[in-house]
Amino acid sequence: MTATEEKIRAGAPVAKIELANRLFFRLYQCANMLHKTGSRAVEAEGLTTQQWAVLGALSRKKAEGGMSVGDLARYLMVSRQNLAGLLSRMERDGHIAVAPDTRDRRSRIVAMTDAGRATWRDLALPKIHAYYDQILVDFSISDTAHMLHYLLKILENMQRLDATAATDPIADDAD
Amino acid sequence: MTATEEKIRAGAPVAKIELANRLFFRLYQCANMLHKTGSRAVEAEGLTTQQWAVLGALSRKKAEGGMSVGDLARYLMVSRQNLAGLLSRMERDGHIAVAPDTRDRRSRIVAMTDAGRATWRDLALPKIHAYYDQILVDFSISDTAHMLHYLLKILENMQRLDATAATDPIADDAD
DNA sequence: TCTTTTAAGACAACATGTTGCTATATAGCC
DNA sequence: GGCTATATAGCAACATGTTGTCTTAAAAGA
Repeated sequence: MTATEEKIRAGAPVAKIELANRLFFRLYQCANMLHKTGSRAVEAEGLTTQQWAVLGALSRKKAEGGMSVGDLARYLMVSRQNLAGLLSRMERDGHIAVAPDTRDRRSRIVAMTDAGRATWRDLALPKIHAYYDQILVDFSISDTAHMLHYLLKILENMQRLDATAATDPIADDAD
Repeated sequence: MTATEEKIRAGAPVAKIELANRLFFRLYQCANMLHKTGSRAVEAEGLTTQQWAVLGALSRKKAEGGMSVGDLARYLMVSRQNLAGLLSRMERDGHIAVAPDTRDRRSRIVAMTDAGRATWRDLALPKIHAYYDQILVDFSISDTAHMLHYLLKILENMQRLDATAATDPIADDAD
């Protein structure tokens, strides 16, 4: 058995840790650059990467009647408290409207305004598609699909880890 | 020629835009979850995902003698101003030391303290390796290498876009 | 050498993210 | 119907990210 085979047979082969280390460092850099370059792509419309994500969520067919703040927070994977601040700025800028839910007085329904929809469709979307083209310039359809697949797997595993971490403290109380 | 072939021949095929849309949305979610689950992984050591990145950078062989604040900001792809705050908190917590550069009085040199190095090696690294294992549980070595390759390509394109955006305003002045 | 450019630090303003806490409204169980 | 658990909103504290502006120190060019 060669040294490499021995490493692969072991529980935590050095090569895999080294690869994982690079992967997460690049993912960290990518997160920083996404916020920076994404916000710059739509700054002329007074938007940011995060506000772009909100408008993208609300522009879906499924969200035509609006979304509750809680549902939107879960969809974007941010905290409700953070989303509240984001939404208040977007409401201030006239992109969205927040109205109390008539059926459930606890929650509020978020929807795009006509002005927000026009800004999104006519101004932001062309900029966003140009942004996609520039970042994915050397990606084939197959490359893009593969990258998407890997992101989904990582995301699933992060969500599972997040979910167990959220329930574990209760188990700790049982000690 | 089929409809699909026609789309692929066109400048911006619908399928690619749709894939790009999903990819960037998942990347956005991934960025949020990386900060959340990464910080949780090292919270017992008083660290965050960002501080983990700083210690990771300083623990490299190349950075044994410390790094200037500017070099560290470029390496992590964050702004100098942001890094300054991060470093002051890490200095307050005793993980790093910041000393003036004797050769260049403009800059300051950042290095790990002995305590920071011990925390990193003995406490943080085992947690981080366990984190890697949980997130990349169903990734083969090949999967990990492919994902890393895609991240690098996206990062290169983001950096190019960032660089041109930073120089374009000067061109605007020439108008 | 002196002037101009460049790089770094410091400070402010703002957007985005987290957790923790409290109050309130709905829903579910007895 | 009334307790209890759950979901939501609102507030505060803090960490992390951006840009812009000002000052100062080093480097580069006339």
